[in-house]
Amino acid sequence: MNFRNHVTRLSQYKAALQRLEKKGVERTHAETISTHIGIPAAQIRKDFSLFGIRGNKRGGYNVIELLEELKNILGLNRDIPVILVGYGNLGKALTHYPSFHEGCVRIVAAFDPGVGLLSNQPPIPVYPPSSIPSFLKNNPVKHAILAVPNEVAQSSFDKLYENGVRGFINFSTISLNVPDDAYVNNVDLELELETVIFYTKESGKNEKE
Amino acid sequence: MNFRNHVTRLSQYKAALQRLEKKGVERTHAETISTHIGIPAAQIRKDFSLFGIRGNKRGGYNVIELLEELKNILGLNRDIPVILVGYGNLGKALTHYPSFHEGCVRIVAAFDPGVGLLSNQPPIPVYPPSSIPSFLKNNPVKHAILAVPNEVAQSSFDKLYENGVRGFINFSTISLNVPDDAYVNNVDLELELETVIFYTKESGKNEKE
DNA sequence: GCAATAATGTGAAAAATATCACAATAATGT
DNA sequence: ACATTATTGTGATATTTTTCACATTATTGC
Repeated sequence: MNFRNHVTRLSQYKAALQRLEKKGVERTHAETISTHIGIPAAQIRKDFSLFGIRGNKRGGYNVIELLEELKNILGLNRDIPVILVGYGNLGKALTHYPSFHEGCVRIVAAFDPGVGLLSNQPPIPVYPPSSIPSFLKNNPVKHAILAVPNEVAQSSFDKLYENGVRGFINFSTISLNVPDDAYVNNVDLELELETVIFYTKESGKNEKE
Repeated sequence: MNFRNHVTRLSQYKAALQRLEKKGVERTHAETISTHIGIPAAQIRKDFSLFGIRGNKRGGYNVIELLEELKNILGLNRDIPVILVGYGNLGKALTHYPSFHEGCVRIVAAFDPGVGLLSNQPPIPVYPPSSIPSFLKNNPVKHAILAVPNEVAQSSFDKLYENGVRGFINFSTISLNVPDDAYVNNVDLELELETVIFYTKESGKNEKE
């Protein structure tokens, strides 16, 4: 059991719940969440059951409580500092990504060799990569977003790992060599796009079901 | 059978093969690919088998031929024009994404209401969203990258769909209402990051296996 | 040419994941 | 207070996906 699918779904539930909360909704049901995000109600209940989330027989779930429980399970019940390694176009885009301003995830600093060349004032401090070790000594950040070119992805990873970072999003397209106690989530945009291309290759052929 | 996992893996195989080709390697084996990308050799052979890819008993696969077959299956044996809707930070980052310059995928144009405000010369033509219909009439592009704010995601999608676009990558975080003959691949970076946070919540607890 | 070997290709088994269906029960209405 | 109803929670079932294991066969070496 690696929970991968479960965690992805919990995170989707959380997002849906946050939207409900924003609208001021107080109670909700598996069936309602289902119609919002397209995951079967039975699946939702099963997931809740697995993680010990209980609702009310005939009465569903209290939105705020449920949200709290989901956040606890996901580890989002406190601020999560994250560093950004590679402050190129993608890196810059991520510092402006709206979700990272609303939720509890905070990009606290970026590291890039071209630090001197920045024209505009960046929204977060940007340091040269050489200062990663000292930064991490003073700020024990456990998560990093790797948005560097393929050529330096492994060495960047290694340096971060050595200095205590254990959770990574990797936007490079090489497969990193990763110790057992670290976790890397690879996000490969080319691969995502190619999936789309497959399904729309010849209209009418590769139906979704 | 929706092939989702299969297609993702085929795309990974393709990427691995391209790297081998670049190195000048002529033949390869399931076992070799396996060590490169961390997918079991049996899985690789099973996938090949399902899509009718044949190798040589004792002799593995010819790199160039295999690559050709994978590209055919994925629909990547010709140039694929893609439009970018939303030319904010993320959109700009995507136009510079290296894979989209090496492969057969081409971002041919972007659409953004702030078209007049661009300071630097963009690497692709940028038009106002109002010109989407006329553009698509002259250029029958079937794929789009949706990198717009949540509020306009559904309306942007609808306009594109009406004008013939059928394959989408959606970077917004709302779940779109999608007709059966379109395919949307949602890429939610917050969700990806939250997955990482779960696995590194308390070191030693949520082991990967 | 023959034996040894290396790798494929796949049916069968196992494991993981999702769905069903319904008993249990809390809230509501009368 | 009692009957009705809506919705949960979960064991059982079905489906999907992955892994195993080995018979098959092309290549190499002798």
